[in-house]
This record gives sequence, C-alpha cells and structure tokens, in this order.
Amino acid sequence: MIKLFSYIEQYLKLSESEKKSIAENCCFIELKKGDYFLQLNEHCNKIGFVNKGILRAFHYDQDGNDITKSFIQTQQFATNLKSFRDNTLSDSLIVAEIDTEVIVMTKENIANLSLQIPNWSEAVSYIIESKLLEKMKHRTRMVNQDATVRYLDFLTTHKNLVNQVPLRHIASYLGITQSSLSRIRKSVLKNNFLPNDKI
Amino acid sequence: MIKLFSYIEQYLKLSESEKKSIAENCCFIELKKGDYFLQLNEHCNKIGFVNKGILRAFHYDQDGNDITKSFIQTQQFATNLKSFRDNTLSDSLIVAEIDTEVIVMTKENIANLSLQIPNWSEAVSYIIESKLLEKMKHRTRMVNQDATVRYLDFLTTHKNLVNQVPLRHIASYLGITQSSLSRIRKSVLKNNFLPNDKI
DNA sequence: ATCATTATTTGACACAAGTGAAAAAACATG
DNA sequence: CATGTTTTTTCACTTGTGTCAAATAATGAT
Repeated sequence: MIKLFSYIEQYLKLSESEKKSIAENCCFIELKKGDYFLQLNEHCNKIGFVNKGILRAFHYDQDGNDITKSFIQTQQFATNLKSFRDNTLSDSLIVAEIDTEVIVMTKENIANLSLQIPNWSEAVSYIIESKLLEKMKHRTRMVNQDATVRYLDFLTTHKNLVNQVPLRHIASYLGITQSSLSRIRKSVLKNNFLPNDKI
Repeated sequence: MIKLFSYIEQYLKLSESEKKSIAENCCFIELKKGDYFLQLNEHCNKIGFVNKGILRAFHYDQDGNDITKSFIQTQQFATNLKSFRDNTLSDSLIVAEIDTEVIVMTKENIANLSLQIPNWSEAVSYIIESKLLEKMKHRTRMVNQDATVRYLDFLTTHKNLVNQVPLRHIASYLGITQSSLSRIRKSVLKNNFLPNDKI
C-alpha cells in the first residue's frame, strides 16, 4: 500500500485521512504465475497497481498469435483503458508472468474517492494521460529503429525483465520473430553490447 | 466553426450560448503551405483544430532526420500534448503540408470555457484520452505488421492523403525508407492491391 | 515555354529479418 | 535424476529493406 501512496503522491499530496479512504477503496490480490488479471471479452471495470511481480498485456492477432502489448512491472498500472472508460468488452488479456501482487481499484472505488478527495479525478486523468503519452513516445520510437536498437532499448526500459519472461513474448513485443531475437541477443553479446556501432 | 461544434457535440451537447462562448474563445488562422503551427522549443499553449487542409507533426532524430509522427487532417487536433500539459518546451514541430485553416484555442481559452460550460474539462480530457488511445492502437499495430500492410493500412486510415504530401514523409511515418516505399507502391499496383496474399 | 529545383523511381548490392525444422538447453515433475 | 516438456538456439534458405547513386518525373519560378 505504501508504494501506491508514494506513487499517487507524485501527482497529488495526500492527507492521512485521504490515505485511509484510499485503503478502504481498494483490495489486494495475489496472482499465481499464469493467472489472469483480465480475461478476453470481460468488461474491465478495474485498474490494477502492481505491488510486486510482472503482468503482461496481450491480444490475439487475426491468425491467433499471442502478441504482447506491454509488460507491467512494479509500480505500474494494469487495465484495458478503452474497456474501462467505455464499458466495452476487452479485446486484450492480462496475465501474471510470475507470482504477482496487485492492488485493485474498481471504477466504483475510484468514483467514491472522487467524492472524498479534492482533485482526485483530475489527478487520475493526469496520471492516465501521462502513462499514455509515455507509452506513445516509446512506440513511436520503435517504429523508426531497427530490431537491435529496439532490443537494447527494451533492456534499459524494462530492467531485470529479460530473465523473468519467455523470450517469445519479448519478441512479439518488439515486433520480431523469436529466432530473430535469438540472433540479435547473440550478436549483442559477442559484440560487447555495441553491434554495428549502434547506440 | 460548424465543424468544431459538431465535433465537440459527439462528446458534449452544447447550447446556443455555450457555442457562443466557444466562438468567443477561439481564433481562426490560415496557414500557407510550409508555415509552422508549432516551432521547435516553443511552449505549446494551444490546441489547433484543422478546419481544412493538412498539418504534419514531426521531430528530428539524433541524426537530424525529419521523422513524421502524424498527419493531422480535417476535424483532427494538433498540439504537443506533453508541452501543453506540463509547460515544457516542445520537442516536435507542426507544419502545414498544404494551405490550411486552423481554429486555435489557447490554454487560457480552454480554462475560461471550463468556468462557463458544465463538464467542459471532463469532455476535454475524454477527447484527449480517446485520441491518444486511438493513436496508440494504431502504433502498436504498426510494430507487428510488415511494411506493405502498414502502407495499405495507411491508405485506408489517411484517405486522400497519399497524393497531397511528399512520399518521404509517409515513408518516415511508416518507419521505412523512401526507396522502400516506392518499391512497395510499385508492387501494390502491379499485384492489384493484393501483394503476397496479404490483407 | 524553359530551366532549375525538387520529388520519385530504379538499380545493384549488402545486410537484416522471416520461415520452418531440427538440435540443444533449460525446466519441471514424478 | 531421469524423463518428458518447454524454451531457446541454430541451420539453410528466401524475402524484405537499407544504402547510395543515377535516372526520370513532376513542380515551380521566371
């Protein structure tokens, strides 16, 4: 819970009573590796804050391939924002990559808090937009870089992830095949992290 | 102005007096081809709504290459959201690709309106988030598709754009070189829009 | 119209990445 | 630890894309 408070306080100073309100408006769940936080075609009416562990958001493409959209690490949020906002069915799934602790707030929780904490809604919007902008910037970068640079980028933006999740998920996240990622890893190792003078 | 009203009314019903308030809180500008709507390192304190024409948002990468981030067509918004929200310097530029009419609202205008129109701020947030989600989805798709599919995608999502902007800008938007785009266009034409059984 | 400029296509070649299958390594379970 | 399963690497081969330069085509200004 401490982590959640300090996260929110980056954007909105909280009094003790406000923290209490927040604590009363969320619940703590533990997911085992492979458990789903969000299923396909579920109405996503919740936001999860990863306290510990790793979640992975993905969807199935037209050929049924599992395509990773994001990895959600400690102190990051998990939800399908489109489904959450518009009450539509989720087109993506969120699964625990390892045993994971999640603090969950429902839409109702969040609405309750907006009555109890001044500027709560504004802060929530601000956080959501910030996260989206960040992801956006990252994705835009990915379109214009080759696979090796994308992988090196990934290593720095997703510290300690590379040995905790299957490489095929990283490959789909990077938009390359697993064999290709394997070759890139080899070349990165051999060339002492500076393949082809990149980066 | 009519277009702006009908756009906003997708999200928030407006009374006549509210429309009047909006009209009083924006200004209409005409940009000639090549004119900038937003310069590098400017504080972006405005949002533009394209009434007619085409704007293009881009940035310079580490090697000084002009990389197109988006094309902004009729009834779409132009701004650098990060700079707008956080009062930081813009790392991107927005230029008119052809002669373009833009309805401009400053941050101050928007703040004024929030005092005059109930739910104005919420609607603005909602619109911004929707746009971000849309762009995000699109970008994520781009990472996992090959260049030909991305180009065909582009043709459908950016109707009538292909013969109004230089191909090199489309190429950088798609994350490929101009020669590569040229070859793709050739093959798409030859194969009657169905290259390699794709799509 | 003509010329200069800019945009687009093409060519030759090298390198990057995909494919499908098989081998090797790592991991889990009895 | 032994076995079966999953994950990762490797192989041979094909296709896609980048690079750089040159050839065409389109555009704009005088």
